[in-house]
Amino acid sequence: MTVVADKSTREQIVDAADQLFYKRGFEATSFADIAKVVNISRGNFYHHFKTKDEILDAVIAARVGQTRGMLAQWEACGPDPMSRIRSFIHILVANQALIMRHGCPVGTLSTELAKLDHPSLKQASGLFTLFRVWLRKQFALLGRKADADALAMHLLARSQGVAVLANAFHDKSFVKQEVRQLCEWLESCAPKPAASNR
Amino acid sequence: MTVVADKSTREQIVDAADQLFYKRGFEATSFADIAKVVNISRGNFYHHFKTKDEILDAVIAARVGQTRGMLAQWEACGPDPMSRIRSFIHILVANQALIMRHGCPVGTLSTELAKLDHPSLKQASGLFTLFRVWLRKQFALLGRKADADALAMHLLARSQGVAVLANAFHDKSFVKQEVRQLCEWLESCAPKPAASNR
DNA sequence: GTCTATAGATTGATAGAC
DNA sequence: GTCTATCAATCTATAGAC
Repeated sequence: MTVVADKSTREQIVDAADQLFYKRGFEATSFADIAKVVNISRGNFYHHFKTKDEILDAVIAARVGQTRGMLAQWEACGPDPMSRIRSFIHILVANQALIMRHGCPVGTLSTELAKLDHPSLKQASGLFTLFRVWLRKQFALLGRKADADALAMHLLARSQGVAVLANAFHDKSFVKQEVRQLCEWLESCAPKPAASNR
Repeated sequence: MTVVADKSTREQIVDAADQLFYKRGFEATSFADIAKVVNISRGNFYHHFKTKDEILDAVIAARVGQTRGMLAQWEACGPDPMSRIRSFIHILVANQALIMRHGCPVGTLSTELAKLDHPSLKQASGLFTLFRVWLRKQFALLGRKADADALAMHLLARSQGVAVLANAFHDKSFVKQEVRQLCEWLESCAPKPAASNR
């Protein structure tokens, strides 16, 4: 809780692990890799984290914090639910270069942990839940209370699909095209005031 | 090229590696794991494959062959392009249990190889291309020649998104719901004969 | 809190007997 | 074509000096 300019070694480790887990994957990242980035010895490592899984949990916790902050900011800055949901869709554009190289940090971590049958999979997919709950709220505010959760899951799935294919094909124009379609779809989600109910 | 009842050791290795790469991932699978399944010694291994990457290439080649066969079968059995595309969509239902546990074999392999910066990523994403080209053809036959490729990519992305979230959440009803929506979307893709052009 | 040294297991890969 | 024995490297993790 001390406010200092330099990050603590622990924070540096979590930051480095966060990036390496994203870029190379959890299992492919060794203590040696992280230690090299932070510039500490491997032995020193175990003073801060007893196991590799503990680092993973710390990384996930850090990402949860960052995500909460981002969602809160969208909530604060977006004037209406429609534009807030648009903020979500536009991560695909803002992070396009990273997504094309390494995929979505949430989706790829979940996928990897599922394959490893890792106990932290639940915590990792909790990141999805964060977005899911937030989107659900926005869709409800948009007047789609009844199917808000289905719409949230639908949008999450669409985003994940775009990320997977963008990563596999390295296709920039595909992302642009799909984002435009997603925005059109979003517009169509608002219930028309004086129109048929279907 | 001999026709025998028993599979050759090489074929057994590829089969075992195929399954393990899918269930656990490429990097998390060791020679020892594969050797245990096939019931050979690790040393014997290198008589058939010089490196782990060679096995990966053989696995991808095998998957390409299987996929080609599946697409040809859909082509032969489906009476019209619409029902053929439906065959594609319904893999999500047919392989639901496996997808919920291990994700899509095509998507997860591409994702992993992208993170490892592995030279075989291109070959792995070639599996996506196989589906892409096939779907493109079906959409063209459906009368959507102009945007056939965009529709193919769109459908691929939607499927991948469903697979990623089904894997992360282990949600069966979500898959069902999205598949129904995909089928409705597919129906809407057919150009109406006597209707407006938009 | 950071270091060196090292344990113990596993990794991908090789050599050579049968 | 299959085996055993083994290599060198790397991995996670520990012990103990400073």
